[in-house]
Amino acid sequence: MELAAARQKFIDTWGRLGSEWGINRTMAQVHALLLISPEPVTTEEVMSQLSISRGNANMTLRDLISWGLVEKQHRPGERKEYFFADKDAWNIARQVAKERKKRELEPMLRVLNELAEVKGDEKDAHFKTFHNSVTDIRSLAQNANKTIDTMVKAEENWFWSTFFKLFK
Amino acid sequence: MELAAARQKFIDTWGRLGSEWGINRTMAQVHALLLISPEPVTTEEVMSQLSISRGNANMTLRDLISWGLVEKQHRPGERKEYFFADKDAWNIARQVAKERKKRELEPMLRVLNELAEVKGDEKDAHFKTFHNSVTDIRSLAQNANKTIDTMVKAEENWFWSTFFKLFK
DNA sequence: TTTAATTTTCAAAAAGTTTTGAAAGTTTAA
DNA sequence: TTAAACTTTCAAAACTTTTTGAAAATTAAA
Repeated sequence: MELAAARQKFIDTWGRLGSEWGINRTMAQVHALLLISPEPVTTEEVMSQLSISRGNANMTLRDLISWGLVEKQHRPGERKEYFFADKDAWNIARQVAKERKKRELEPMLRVLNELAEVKGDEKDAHFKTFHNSVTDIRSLAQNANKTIDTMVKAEENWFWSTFFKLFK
Repeated sequence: MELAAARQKFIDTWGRLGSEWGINRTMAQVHALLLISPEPVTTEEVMSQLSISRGNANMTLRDLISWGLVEKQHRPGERKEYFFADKDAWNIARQVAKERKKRELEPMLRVLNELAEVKGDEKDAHFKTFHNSVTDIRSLAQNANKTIDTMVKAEENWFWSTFFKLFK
């Protein structure tokens, strides 16, 4: 395979993966493009390389920035903004885990805590099943939360850095 | 909060969570309903409790079965089918991880392996960046794969069962 | 200042996904 | 067999999400 075809396949695959995981396809594709671009890239280049509109490119790049996956670069004497992505896979995974924890896991835990407080008739099978399922899922969610904390803080941590970098 | 309202909130929350994670909302809601139902439930009950059509209920239940999250129950002398879900959160998490590995991670690894093989000019910055990103992401994906294998096989394994059940 | 380059916004259009419901198919009891 | 009870299918409709593109806003250099 030629490099050009391979780059395209990488962009497509990353895009498909994103949409399977609740991330919009274009956002994942723009991220993929930045991951394989040696130099920071302008909005124009994103637009032309992925054949998307200016509005789309702009919004997507801002989203990626809000996810902490992409940064802007200023160049003196130039009005244009350049964008680049952190290319370290482990940093990317950590950043995504951190954001999803904040955006999804924590709000869900708040709901589960509230639902676990609901009182009812201990003899009612509906109540018992509800309460058991809610508290059981909550304990799993709490563990996931702690695990992600560990992972996020694992900058120099022996366990994770060894564990995840073992086979690099 | 009353049990009825709490049940509804649980169903809604689980449904929202599903759609944030690339699982269709109704499928997650049906799963939630089964999680808090003490007895197996019929298609009719799913339809009326969630106000969805027969077609939708049928397809969704079949999807849940194909994900290994729900099972059918036959009752002698009855034509109707009853459905129930495994209610253990850890089993659910394992099952979802296992399916997503098979459906998404493994196909992605095949693409990454192919792309990591692409040869090019070692002095070309585009080639170098491409190759580094692909191999780096591949090693992360391989680790995720191994981690999920461990997790799936961890039926009686001390590490995971301790780790995830510690705070139950 | 002014102006031209660039970014941002957002309503409308396009694309994608999910749901419906009626008809076709299947199964089982009698 | 037959027929009633139930399940499955799928094209069309409803709904949701994403994308476009032109206009408005902003910025920095001159």
